[in-house]
Amino acid sequence: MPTEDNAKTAVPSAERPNDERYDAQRVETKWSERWQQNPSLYAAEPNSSKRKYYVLEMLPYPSGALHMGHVRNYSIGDALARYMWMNGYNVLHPMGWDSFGLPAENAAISANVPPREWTLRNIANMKAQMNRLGFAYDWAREVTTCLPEYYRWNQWFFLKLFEQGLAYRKKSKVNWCPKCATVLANEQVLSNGCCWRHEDTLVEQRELEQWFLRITKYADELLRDLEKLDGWPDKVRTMQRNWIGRSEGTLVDFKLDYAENHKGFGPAGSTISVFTTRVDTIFGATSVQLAPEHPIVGDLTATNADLRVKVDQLIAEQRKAKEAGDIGEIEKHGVFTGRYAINPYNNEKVPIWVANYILMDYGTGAIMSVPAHDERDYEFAQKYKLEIRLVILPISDDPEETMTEPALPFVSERGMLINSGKYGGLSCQQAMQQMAEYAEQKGFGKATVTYRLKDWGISRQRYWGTPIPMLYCEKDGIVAAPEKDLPVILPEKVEITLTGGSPLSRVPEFVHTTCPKCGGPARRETDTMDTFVDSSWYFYRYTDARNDRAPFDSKTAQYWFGDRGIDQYIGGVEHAILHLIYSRFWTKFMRDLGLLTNDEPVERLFTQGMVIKDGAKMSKSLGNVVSPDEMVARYGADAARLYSLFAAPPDRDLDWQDSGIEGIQRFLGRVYRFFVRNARPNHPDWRKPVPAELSPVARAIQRKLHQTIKRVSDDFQGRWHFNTCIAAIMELVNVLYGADDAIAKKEVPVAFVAEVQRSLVLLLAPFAPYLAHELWEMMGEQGSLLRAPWPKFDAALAKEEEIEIPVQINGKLRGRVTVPAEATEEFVLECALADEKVQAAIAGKQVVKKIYVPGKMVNLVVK
RNA sequence: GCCGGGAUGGCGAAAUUGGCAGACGCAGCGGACUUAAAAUCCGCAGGUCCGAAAGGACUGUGGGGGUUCGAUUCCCCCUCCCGGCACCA
Repeated sequence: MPTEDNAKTAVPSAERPNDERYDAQRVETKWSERWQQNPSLYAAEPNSSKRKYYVLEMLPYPSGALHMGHVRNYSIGDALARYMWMNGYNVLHPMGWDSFGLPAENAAISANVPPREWTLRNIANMKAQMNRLGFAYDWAREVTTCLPEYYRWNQWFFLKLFEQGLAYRKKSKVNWCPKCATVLANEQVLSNGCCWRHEDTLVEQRELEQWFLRITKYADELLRDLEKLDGWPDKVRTMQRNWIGRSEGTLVDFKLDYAENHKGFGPAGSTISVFTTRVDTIFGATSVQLAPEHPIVGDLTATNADLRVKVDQLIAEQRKAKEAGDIGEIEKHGVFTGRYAINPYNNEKVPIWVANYILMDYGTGAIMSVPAHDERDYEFAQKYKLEIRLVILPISDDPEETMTEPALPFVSERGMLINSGKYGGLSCQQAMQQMAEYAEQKGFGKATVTYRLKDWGISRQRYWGTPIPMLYCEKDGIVAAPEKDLPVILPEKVEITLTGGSPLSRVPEFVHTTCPKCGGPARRETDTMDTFVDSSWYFYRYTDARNDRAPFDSKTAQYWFGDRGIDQYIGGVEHAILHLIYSRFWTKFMRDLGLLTNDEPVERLFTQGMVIKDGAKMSKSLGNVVSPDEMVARYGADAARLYSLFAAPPDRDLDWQDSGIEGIQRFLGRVYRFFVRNARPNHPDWRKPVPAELSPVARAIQRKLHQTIKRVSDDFQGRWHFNTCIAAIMELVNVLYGADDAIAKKEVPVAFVAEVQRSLVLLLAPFAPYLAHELWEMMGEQGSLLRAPWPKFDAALAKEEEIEIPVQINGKLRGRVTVPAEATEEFVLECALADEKVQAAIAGKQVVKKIYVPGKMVNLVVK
């Protein structure tokens, strides 16, 4: 029988600490080992009797070691997973490795380690780090994208895409990064024209044969379905909307004018196709402007060396502006070609110019220039003294402005057409519609939609990626590898260099094969896939990770994805376009294959802020990198995790301060010491029900406890401000410390102390699992903490009995009164007016208005 | 240029619906314990001014204006910082 006075006897003697100090290293390694020996702890299987919850953090690239951004990301996801477990959900919480990619090749070159070995070693290290940090992952579902068990399904999907005509080969101008020595997708080129991995290296344009995926087939749906994604940050939706860049307009063919002189102008009947969103202004078109790289400019300059020089100058200007990242501010230059085109609406001849502000990669690379109704055209026309012809008059709420000559350029669509032949008098909207219909009737144009989004170029001239399962046969041309031959294994013995094209092309036993159609000799495709293919569907693989007959079982995937996808996805905003648009595309494609029923992969997306130090992004060159290993060694995993949640709300950037994590370490020690002193599982009252009547001290603790339960629970349901959750738990602990004497003097019943401690451990469990488990055990609790029910909020117990009401006079705080929580307005006002300080402040004045905000405050207006 | 987000003590931040600005933590100061230190526990703390003190006055959420009994919160104008997009026709 333990004596009540010696709390330490409650601690099992084998585990008894030397003193009250919390030894995080000892406790954390103990639990970490236990958890690793019991991998089924976090296992999840489809279970129709429970509500499912799929929480996912973006899988890391195994670069070698975790950084603080990872720790923050996974701490958020792990807290949520644990909270959902405690709330009785069937939780899926997996982790994997986005393990193909260029750094492995660089390591092979600089350290002479094979990419596979380097990668697997990094994975082992990072997995150990994750286990030390105590993240609750179901490792039985681990996905490693560089292994054939995974990438064979990339190949399988590629074959399906090819069958459906969604994968195709095309020679085109592509982005080439000289440092990566490979082609990049448009999404991987930064807005300043540099490579996403080499932010100082300008991407070159090369003409190459490449494999493309027809993401544009889904452009409209990708845009439309953004509306459904109300669980995504607006920022990300806006970025995707911009990226897709849908624009409705009209294509209009301008015939080249041959009456003049058609020499060197291509075949007779040639036209210049122009894209415009404002066909209603076409009677005001006074020139046609071509991008300097427009193919017809090539024809033109073939016989005009002088013009060629000038056009080359324009190309150089464009390139330079792109390099400097200010293509928007380039000074407009152009050159008249000496030729004319014919406006099909009025058969007018308009001069053809080449201009540096026309981009070849948008629309058709040619525009009609309407100076009166477009700012850029206006600027250009003024500079080169081109005709400016007004064809729209404004319609405005202000009668003064309506139908009077506007300031130029007048770009609004609220207008009426003039000087526009039979369209005169129509509104802009009417005219756009009728003019597009007319063009279609006469066969010189049509209404159309253009996108900024281009098809996804996935060929990479690199080694460490998924081989593209295609063959080239002299007789049969492009042939798909047969499904039964998958996976096309990536050979291991390869000489890796960053020059000389695809490393695989130098492996004869890989390249030379036989054509499955004719049996003759064939060459394999030696490019590999963009690694964004791997991450486009990996989260489906988690649902059925060991399946060797299919990428995953549809029924299983449907259980976990439901109709709306992953319940909560958490990661950095840097993937807002790349990964998150590819994933959406892949989901729609898989749905159309019949593998899925959901249209979107992710129901709710959370983008956490960056971890910075001293106001700057952590980087080796700045020397401000904080290593998770060091933090864990110095303060423990719980402290590192708790601090990464406490220092800032998760959606904001977090400025790392070592002194801050020290404070968290102190807090954890404080909680621990409270339990060392007050956990007495062998006390006869420990498991008795809490008495209904409590002393005022105990009642105050109870009130605070229930207020804390509410604050923490509400945040998990809603806004995720874990920093304030943790602050609330700290307040509760401060209240407990304040009641220390009362507890020692037994003014607080032991049964109630037990309940408070149990609740406190449960509240702490999502954020600091190690300490929580240790305390749970100290309290003699048997069941798994992970499945222990989340504490229930009781509004009656949280309610204050007395409240303090501030009294303002003319909006300035002048006194306070304490009243019962249910006090009536009359009573509160009476108390307020009776208050000494208030009396003094209103002496000799007249109270003209009394305002009482129930439970909040009193304001007296005096004169 | 356009679209987002932001600016609050010495620092990270809080204030959830227009109602006590600065919770919680860091750093700081004071006290207790200690031979001493560390650790721990308790307390103080936006600024300026008055007061020996208790206490009091004024002021304060990037700047200026407005609405309101009352504004960090709503409206208008402006400055700066971060992110995205950008001659997109």
